[in-house]
Amino acid sequence: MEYKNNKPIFLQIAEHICYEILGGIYREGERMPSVREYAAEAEVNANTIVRSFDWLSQKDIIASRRGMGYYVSLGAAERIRQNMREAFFQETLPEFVRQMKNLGITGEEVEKQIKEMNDE
Amino acid sequence: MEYKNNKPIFLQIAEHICYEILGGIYREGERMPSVREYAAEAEVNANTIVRSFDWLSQKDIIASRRGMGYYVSLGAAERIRQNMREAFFQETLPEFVRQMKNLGITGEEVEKQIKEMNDE
Amino acid sequence: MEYKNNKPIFLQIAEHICYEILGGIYREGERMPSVREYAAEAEVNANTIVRSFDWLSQKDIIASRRGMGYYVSLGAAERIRQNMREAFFQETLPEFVRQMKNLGITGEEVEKQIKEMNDE
Amino acid sequence: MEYKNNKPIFLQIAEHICYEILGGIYREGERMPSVREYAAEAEVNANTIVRSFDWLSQKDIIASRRGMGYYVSLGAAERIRQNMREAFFQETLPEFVRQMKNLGITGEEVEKQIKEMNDE
DNA sequence: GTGGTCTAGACCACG
DNA sequence: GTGGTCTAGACCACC
Repeated sequence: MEYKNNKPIFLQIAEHICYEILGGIYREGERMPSVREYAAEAEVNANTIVRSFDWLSQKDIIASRRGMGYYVSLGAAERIRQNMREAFFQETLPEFVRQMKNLGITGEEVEKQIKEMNDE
Repeated sequence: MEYKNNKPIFLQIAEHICYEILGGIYREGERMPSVREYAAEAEVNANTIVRSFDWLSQKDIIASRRGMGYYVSLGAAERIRQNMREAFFQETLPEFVRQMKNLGITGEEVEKQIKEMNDE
Repeated sequence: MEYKNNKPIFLQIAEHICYEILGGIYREGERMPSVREYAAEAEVNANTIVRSFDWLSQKDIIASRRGMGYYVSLGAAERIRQNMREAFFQETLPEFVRQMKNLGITGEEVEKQIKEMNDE
Repeated sequence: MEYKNNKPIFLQIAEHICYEILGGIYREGERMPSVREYAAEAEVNANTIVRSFDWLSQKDIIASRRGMGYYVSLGAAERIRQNMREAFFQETLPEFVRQMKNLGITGEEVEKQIKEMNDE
């Protein structure tokens, strides 16, 4: 896994875990890999994983059971989907439109570009 | 001017200046406000403006003339437009599409949402 | 280390680091001393080192990894060598020749002088 | 006339005047253009010329006569030539050789490059 | 008056 | 502990 420099690694990992949950790699109610396992896999410091897990806990996506590790919460997938849709429509999309306006880019241009991306 | 917390102030200012150049507020070949003037206007420390100006200099958008201030470089507007369009099509757009796919959001939904945004 | 007065300290340090990389003191992929360590060693303010490192980053000679320090980029030594050779042949050498011509100094004189320098 | 950014303008102008004296444009004992004339010609602030003239005065290359302007000193050309030769052999040349060594550039390479420069 | 550099110190996010 | 940012203020060279 590679990390971008403009975003905290622990957030990138948290987001990645969300996609893993959405993709069924970790299922609701099941146990997550231990912090140290995940740290080894992600090739980062264990503290970084702690922060990722902590962040996910605050979002009710996973939950810790003392001494037993972290477990995927019930309803996690649906909650993730809701959060992401909300973020998309309230942040990503408005910013996207703002940039289009500022740069004078039309919807047609965007559609054309998307088609080209798909062709590659 | 208000500053967001997730991005360095000096970068937000630099970007803002780019938009001012695109908007014709500062024209090519003309002199920029002095560092201290701009610092007062933007309500930040002069060193912060120095950093913004320095960043813009490295992008060939403005250039300093010894003891006389900073001047907008020739071709700055076009260069800004190119840089921004490139960033839009190579970073923003692919990321936008990636999110749409991941969240199962269709083009129709996006269009509908944009119309609602315009109505407000 | 001693600093000349006609050139910013942060640039002298950056250049010095380049020579250290060329000399194998810092190798590609390896971690640089921390900003504070280097500041102590160079006996300057940490911010000055930040600027040197920042300058080197923009030249793709080193790169920062969040919270872990700066690392020498791959290909850094070769890139430095290229940059320096280019600067030598496109700036230093023409200026050198220009001065020779203006002062009526011949190649023989130069060679003779170099030999004397070596003898000392 | 164009000015480089890494050297004070007043020094560039002073040096330029030296070459003008060496080239016989201003002859020993003759009057220099007035500060304002020269400022207009060089397209810089008059104070800048004042500094250039002042610098040349300290080197005994020109001298002011109260209310009458600046005159080229007797022996100026010879003095300039001496100063420049000294600077060349004590500063430029050692620095040039130092760079050659650091970059592993041989005398043959330099000669070859000089020939190419002449061919253009 | 202009920018340029350096210092000092604080605070923050990150790992 | 790491870098990153911002502030504050000083001093300098230059125009």
